[in-house]
Amino acid sequence: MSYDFTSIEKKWQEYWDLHGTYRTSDEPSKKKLFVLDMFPYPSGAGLHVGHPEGYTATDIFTRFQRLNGVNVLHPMGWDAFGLPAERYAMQTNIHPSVTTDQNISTFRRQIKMLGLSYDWEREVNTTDPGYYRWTQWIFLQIYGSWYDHRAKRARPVTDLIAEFAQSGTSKLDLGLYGGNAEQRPFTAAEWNGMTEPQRQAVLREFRLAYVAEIPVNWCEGLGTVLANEEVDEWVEKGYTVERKPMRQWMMRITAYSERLLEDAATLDWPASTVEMQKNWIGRSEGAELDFALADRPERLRVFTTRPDTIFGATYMVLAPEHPMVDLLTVPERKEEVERYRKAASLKSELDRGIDKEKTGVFTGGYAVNPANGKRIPVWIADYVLMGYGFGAIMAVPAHDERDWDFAKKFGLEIVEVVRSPHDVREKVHTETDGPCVNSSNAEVSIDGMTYDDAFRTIVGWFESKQLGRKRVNFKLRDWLFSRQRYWGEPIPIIHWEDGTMSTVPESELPLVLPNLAKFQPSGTTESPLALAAEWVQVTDPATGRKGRRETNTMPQWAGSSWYYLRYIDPRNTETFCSLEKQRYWLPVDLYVGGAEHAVLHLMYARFWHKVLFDLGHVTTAEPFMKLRHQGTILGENNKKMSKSLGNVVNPDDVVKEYGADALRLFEMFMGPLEEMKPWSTKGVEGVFRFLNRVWRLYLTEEDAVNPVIGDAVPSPELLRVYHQTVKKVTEDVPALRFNTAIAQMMIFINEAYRQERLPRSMMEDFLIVLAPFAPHIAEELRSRLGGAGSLFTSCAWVPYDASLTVADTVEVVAQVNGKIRAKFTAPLDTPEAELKALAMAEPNMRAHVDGKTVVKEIIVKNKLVNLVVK
RNA sequence: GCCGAAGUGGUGAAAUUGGUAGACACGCAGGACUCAAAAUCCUGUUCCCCUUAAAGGAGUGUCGGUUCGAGUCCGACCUUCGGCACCA
Repeated sequence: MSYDFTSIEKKWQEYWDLHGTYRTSDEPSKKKLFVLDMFPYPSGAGLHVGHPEGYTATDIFTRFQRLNGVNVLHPMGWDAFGLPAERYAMQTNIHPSVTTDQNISTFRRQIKMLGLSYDWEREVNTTDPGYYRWTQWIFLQIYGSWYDHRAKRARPVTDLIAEFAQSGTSKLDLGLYGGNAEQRPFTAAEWNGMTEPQRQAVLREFRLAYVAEIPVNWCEGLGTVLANEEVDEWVEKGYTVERKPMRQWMMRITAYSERLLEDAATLDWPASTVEMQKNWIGRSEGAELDFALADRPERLRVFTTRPDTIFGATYMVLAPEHPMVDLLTVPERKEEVERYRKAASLKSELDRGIDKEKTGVFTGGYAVNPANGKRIPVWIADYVLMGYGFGAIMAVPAHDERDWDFAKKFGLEIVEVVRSPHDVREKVHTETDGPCVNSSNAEVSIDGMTYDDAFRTIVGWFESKQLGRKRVNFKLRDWLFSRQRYWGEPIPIIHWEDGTMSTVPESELPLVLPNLAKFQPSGTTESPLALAAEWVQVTDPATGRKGRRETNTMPQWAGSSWYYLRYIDPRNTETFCSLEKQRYWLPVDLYVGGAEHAVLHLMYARFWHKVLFDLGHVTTAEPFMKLRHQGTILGENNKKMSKSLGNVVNPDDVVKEYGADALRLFEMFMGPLEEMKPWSTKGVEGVFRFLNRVWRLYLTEEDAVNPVIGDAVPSPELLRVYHQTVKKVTEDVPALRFNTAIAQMMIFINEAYRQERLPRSMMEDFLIVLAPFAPHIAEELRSRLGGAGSLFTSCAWVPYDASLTVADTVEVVAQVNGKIRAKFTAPLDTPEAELKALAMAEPNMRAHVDGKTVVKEIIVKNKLVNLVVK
């Protein structure tokens, strides 16, 4: 019979399911590996061929490791909250959980159809209340924490409250808290005298999860805010997105900037991904400096990386949203300033970036350059961003490109303070290599110094006057955590009528989503949850006071920020993941997923993990030790697969036509895992032919074992190729080089076809080598040869003998002046002198050497003879 | 503009430490089997010159360098892809 992949694959998938072949248990005595795939969002479209790429890679790796006796945790689950299901519900009023469950069923069926060796008993689903109970619990842990910069870790807010009651803020560096408006200091007595709402307002500036009024991307049509990276997609679909200040939940990921950056260096991740995270965090060393205002007592704080150019600061610029704008604006400029602020507020930071032409208006106010005492004008301009530093800069037009452009446009003074090779009024000079000039006052001089000395000297001078200090700043912003959506985890917070808020008690978790009949946006800026009146309204049973539940929900990133932990202990109802199990399974040893998650998902998950680590809830500082991305699979026409281009390949069709083993094999044979590569139907046919060749090598048309296979001594060639094959696969699989491993297996099969006799034991062992790649056909052929049970539970990976991988003769190259003139065969390890003699015996070598002088001989054993002649 | 990765036959690719460039596939060409086709099997297949073979020449994005020898190391540049984009 021919290779009937459909029934074979069905048979073995049922067998594995029935026998729990891939069930994993905790076995602390055994070596463990945690092999993780990025879990999918179960969309209505089903699996596409991009999914099986990463999944197959980890599956081969997993099966290989298991055959080598390693206890492998390899689970799968669903990142199932998300906008598509909710949008569908808006149109149909079908509850998103219904569509979500349907989509999950499709995905599960498709994934099982590929013969992937997941332990399905550990399946997780972010929309399951039993799961999101713990997502909410983690939120409460984060809400209940603050970052202690002295200890460089998160601690419970209760510790902070105790500290305030005892010593107020005296032991804290308040410059590191409170964002742009620095937290005001207070004493223990003042704290103890505060009302509860006052205390909550103070604590808000410290908590790792907090509410803030910030400008967000509001999409009226969708009735929700959008993350920056989501905006383009919806604008393209015709929705309008506006900037709007709204009350939002934030996560203080910025507290972890330094640690996220430092620890990234310890990870075995693609260099480009680590680099992206570095850039995203954007660490820069500089100084914070206070400028006095000319006619007022207040001070204006700026961040600069070029304190060495302070003497050249000829004006200042505030972000339009800066809180001191009103104070600085003189009455006659009020109107113009207001108009500019209004216009700027409607533009997103994205829009501001697009138009590089500088704009801005003068406030009429002045500050004083602390270095030279000069009155300098204060402007507002949207090239200064409120979200970075202090939202204000000292402008040094001679040595900063942006300031130069601005000064040129508005006719502001440009003063050279770092020696430049040209007139700085003609061209900006941003290099730091020249000496400082025009940079001295009665107390300090940095003239003649270059950057490092000038930096140290001037910052020291500021420090001595208590007007500034060294400071590290980060580009990273806090994480906008709330969405005005129904289909997400409810945030377990209650807002009371007295203005305070409290958390939903742990014992009441999960706080389950109410059932809605309609899923339309609320019509206000609140989520559809606001329409569930009974759910929203709460009364404190103890005091009778009334409150409203938080109606915002969490973003899709929430559930995916910790799912890998739940796999370790998926059914635990006492805790999200027991420490004991973590100690065995953490960290994730291999994580494979798309590069599109290089920053966001991987940064958020690292952040949550670190908070949980600080609080003692997880056992490692980092979640994912080794990360690899699978490359994008393009359509046959070398373009990104998309419905509109009609080049989408459906795994169902491929499996139907060629089988799962062929699909798996082809996805791995296309090229290196991480590379982008185009789909090729011809390529699938190629590996399908290979599987057929394997089948026919083992079995005759009549379904009997091929009579060629029996008691036989292998030929030297076959023996060598066999050991080469086992060696290559054994080395390539852990390194995730599947394409070359498959090529080597093809070489073995080609060699086997040349043989008149094939040793049975060798042919049995080859099936074990093939099994991680094409598990169904391997199981079937093994059972046809008389093997009982499953290969994966009955067999161990096969050894190879390195000494048998080399032939006893080698082909040696004879070169003259580096050019190949002849090739000859010589016994392995022929001495160099003999190699030379053999080379010289080649007629064509004589032709190139005779009559010339040999000036140098290079002889590399088993490789080449190279004669340099003149 | 800045940061990162990559450029090898007609195509996907291989060559892990500087040592036979193009393994393994796809495609194509020729042949065997067949009444025929499909499937299968065999042979060939980097390019140029040549009737063929031998021999020769060129060749891993471009130009240059180091070396007996460079896809691999160094320098400059070009192209493609990914990311960031007024971050003071």
